[in-house]
Amino acid sequence: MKIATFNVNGINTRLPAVLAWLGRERPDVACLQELKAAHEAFPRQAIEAAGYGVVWHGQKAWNGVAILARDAQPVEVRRGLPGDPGDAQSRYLEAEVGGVLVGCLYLPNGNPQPGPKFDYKLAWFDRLIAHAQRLWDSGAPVVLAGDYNVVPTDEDIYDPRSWRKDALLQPESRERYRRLLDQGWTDSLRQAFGDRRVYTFWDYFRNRWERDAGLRIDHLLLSAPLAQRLETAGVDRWVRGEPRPSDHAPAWVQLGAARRTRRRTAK
DNA sequence: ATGCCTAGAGTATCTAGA
Repeated sequence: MKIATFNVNGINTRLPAVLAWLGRERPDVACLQELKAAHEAFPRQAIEAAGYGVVWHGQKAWNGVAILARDAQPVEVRRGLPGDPGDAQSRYLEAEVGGVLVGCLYLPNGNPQPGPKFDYKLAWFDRLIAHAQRLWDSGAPVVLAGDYNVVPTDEDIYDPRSWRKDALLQPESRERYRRLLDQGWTDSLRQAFGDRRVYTFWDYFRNRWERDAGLRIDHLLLSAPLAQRLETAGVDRWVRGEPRPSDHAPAWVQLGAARRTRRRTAK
């Protein structure tokens, strides 16, 4: 089972690129972020014609998340993170697909910092941590996939010097990502790549793609039942090199078949 | 310190992204 996450930066602008990617890589599940489309402006028919069932949470102009499932209909179980009924931004969607609980998230960018946008980022992150703890405690097979807008360490960026004041590298952002991992989640790309560099985002500015001056900010966190099924993880870099690309490339995990649960032996 | 590049809204030039 291949599960992917892709910040598309505008689903309608990027529709040809998304369809080309789905056709070539054939992920079983695809979490999309930054749809930048109102609910009624989402290209449902084109996605379904490509063989994918879909649930989505749109928003005019900004944000927006979707979960796609190949030859299946995702069963939505949650829309929006709990903890703040006044939060109107479309940044979290949760659905069940093929026995896996899929959380698709688009964590706030938080720039400029300090300021209200950074405060919102940290508050949103705290709500995610609280929700993730409940998911972890449930023991369910869960993947939390999306654009976290956090560069976890200096090994996850081509050169941190010019980014030191950026919200993505702040100690407050990194500490929260660390706290998430400390719950037990497996950071699947880091797990698969070890010491090797791996990026998922290249800024449009300053030929950052051509120089491979990237950041790792899109993450797939696996709960224990999925972590033991992790076979490989990767980034579909070719997508970033296509004409009119998103500034992100899709990241993915390949999971092996679910093993039958071992019977516990009483002592 | 700021712009760089791209997208959406709307039709000039903002906001927002990361």
